[in-house]
Amino acid sequence: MSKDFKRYLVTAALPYANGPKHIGHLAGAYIPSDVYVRYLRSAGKEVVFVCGSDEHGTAIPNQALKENTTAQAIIDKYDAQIKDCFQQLGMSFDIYHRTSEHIHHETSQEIFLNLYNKGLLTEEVSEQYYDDKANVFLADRYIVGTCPKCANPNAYGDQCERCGSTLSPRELINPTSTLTGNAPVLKTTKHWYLPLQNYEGWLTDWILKSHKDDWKVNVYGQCKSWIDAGLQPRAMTRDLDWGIKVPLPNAEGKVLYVWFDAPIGYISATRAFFNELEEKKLKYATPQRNFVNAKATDWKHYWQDSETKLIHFVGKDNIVFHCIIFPIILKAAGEYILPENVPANEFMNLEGDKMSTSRGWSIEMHEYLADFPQKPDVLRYALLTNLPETKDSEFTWKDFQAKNNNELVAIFGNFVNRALVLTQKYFDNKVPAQSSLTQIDQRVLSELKDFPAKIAASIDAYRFREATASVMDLARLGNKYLAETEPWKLAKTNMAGVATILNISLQIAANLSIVVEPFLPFTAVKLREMLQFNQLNWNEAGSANLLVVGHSLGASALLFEKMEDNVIEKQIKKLHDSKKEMELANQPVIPAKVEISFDDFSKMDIRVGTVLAAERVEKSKKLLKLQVDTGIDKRTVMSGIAEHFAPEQIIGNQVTILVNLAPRKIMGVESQGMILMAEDKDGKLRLLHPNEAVSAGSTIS
RNA sequence: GGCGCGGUAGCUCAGGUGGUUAGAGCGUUGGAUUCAUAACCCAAAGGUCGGGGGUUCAACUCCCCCCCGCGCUACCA
Repeated sequence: MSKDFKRYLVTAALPYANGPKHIGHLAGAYIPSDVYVRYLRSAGKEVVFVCGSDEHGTAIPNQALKENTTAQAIIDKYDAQIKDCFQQLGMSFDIYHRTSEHIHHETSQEIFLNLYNKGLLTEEVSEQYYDDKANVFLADRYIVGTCPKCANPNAYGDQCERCGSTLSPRELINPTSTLTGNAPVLKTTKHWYLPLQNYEGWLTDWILKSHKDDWKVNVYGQCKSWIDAGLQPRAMTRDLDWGIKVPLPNAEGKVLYVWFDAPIGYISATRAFFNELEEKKLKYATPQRNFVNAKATDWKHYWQDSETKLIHFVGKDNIVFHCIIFPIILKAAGEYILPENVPANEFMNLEGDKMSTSRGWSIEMHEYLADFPQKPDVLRYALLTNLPETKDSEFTWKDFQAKNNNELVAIFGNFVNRALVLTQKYFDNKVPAQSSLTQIDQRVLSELKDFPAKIAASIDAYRFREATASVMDLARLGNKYLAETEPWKLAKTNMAGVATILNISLQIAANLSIVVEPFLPFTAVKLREMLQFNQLNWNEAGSANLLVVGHSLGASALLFEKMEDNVIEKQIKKLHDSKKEMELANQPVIPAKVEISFDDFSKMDIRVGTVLAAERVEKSKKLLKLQVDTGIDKRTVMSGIAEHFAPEQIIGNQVTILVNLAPRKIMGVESQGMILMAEDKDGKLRLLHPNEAVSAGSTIS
């Protein structure tokens, strides 16, 4: 199972450059991948670590509209911001590339043509909505209209948020384009599809059989769910003017589907990396180790040699693309290796709620860095100790403070400080010599020896939380050792003993500087400076002779500082404030519908009715079956409100009912009319009733 | 409703293939200590392992049913 690989290629999910990224993204993919790669480098492995901005897709030009600028300006802005934050957080990419770069367009088109020429893509013509004022085909999300199921006038082309139905734009009544407010027209269009279903057998063998034991259960389970449900052909092209042109004749106005090109971005980035190394002109490349005599063609070793271990780090929302669609593309293209593992993390929640930039409930990378300058490692640590490795996890500011004060300051920083201060005090800041070893000394040295392998085993198994805890345990070992041996007391009687203790303590500190590096790289640098120790070789960690006797140490400084309550309270307040702000800003501005005549209106017979009975509908999560007294009659109405009201809650209530809507059968029951609801901005439904009770059947006009 | 992943100490989380008194960190309480950013070190308290059945000599760990959370999916005229 665990094959020994010659080299590693590690990818971190390409962040979508339509906005800032938050700490949930860091916890999902970036921090774990960086730890993994730094460890591999320290262990002397051949590794390339790639990432970059994902800059195509409909949402980019859309964000441009929102910010009243161009798509190019959007990607330039967010690419720069994200890249800068990653750099400040110590993400050690060998290259941070961009999918807008020419080489990526070339690579993507090459692979597309490869599939096309082999006849692996199918061509289909369909009718889709087109906005002839904006001259664009409309993505489902950008069409609104009346929901055919619940009559919600603001249903989206892919989904009605009131009743939750999955829709296609063609089902909407009175569709309008959200871009111009115009009614879109149907226009035929041709697209190229990847028949995913042809690969079901192969996926079953590759994932369900051969990776049953080494992939994480959450990842495996999701893949199984998709494969079992049966795969469908998926369009690999879109009608859009932003993206990578479809490299075929008569394909004007068509670009590659963003999820086709984005993962190929890993390949492009690798190619760009070796190109830049060969040309010795580094634009995007930031090589983190020595690449001797690198040639442009070396990228092939990383993508086409079975001795390379390819690992994709992603969040759980990306599993299907990295485990199903991209591998199918690679497999179909031929010559490429497949990911050995996709250790996807789940989501990180924040203070009891889902993280969301658009709802203002998040900690954005750039904001953290602005508020906590020089503290990237504190965030790395707080995230590492609470990564959502097996299930969704939770970040709280209080926990962040506790991790800083009780662990980084009190255990790690404190141990290092104690060892250094004692050495200054008793040995003029020079590493003293070991003499005869007591039992305690020997026990501590033997425990020290086991740490690197233990930490490495956790990292190899993608158990970064456990690995982080082990690093902290090494600092604990140091503290315990000092408490047990009490060199400050021994100094009165036995300086040789004190020398031994401090030598060993300093060796532990030197070891810490090596093993902590993948996790807290900035701390490692500071620590090495204090120790005047330059080595960073994992294979030598565990040794008790890292620092030679007589070696002069540098000036000591505090590695971490305590964080006061008011700092944390300020952040919590900021979080709640930004949520409120976004709630106001997000007030949906839904364009008024097309003008109607009074006659149109008066066709509707709306009345006040009284709910006589209500019951849940078997096998339905959303439906309630209501008996309503309309004044005219007592009738049955099916209503999709079960998730908002308990039956007993609405019995006896007066409601607004459209009585002359044509009856329809729902779940086998004839529904006669429709209950009208007000939908709050959070999606909650409220009954509409008169401010004072009126007799049943009162008309509304 | 179907499928997937979860529900373990106050909090955040670990617990391959079932087996002695269920673990860690933080928090709490008590003790010890003063080299250190009142930090460290030791100890204790604290859990009917979501609920109920079953298989087994033995289940947190396997099977069935139910409840709750999250995600996907369906019904929602």
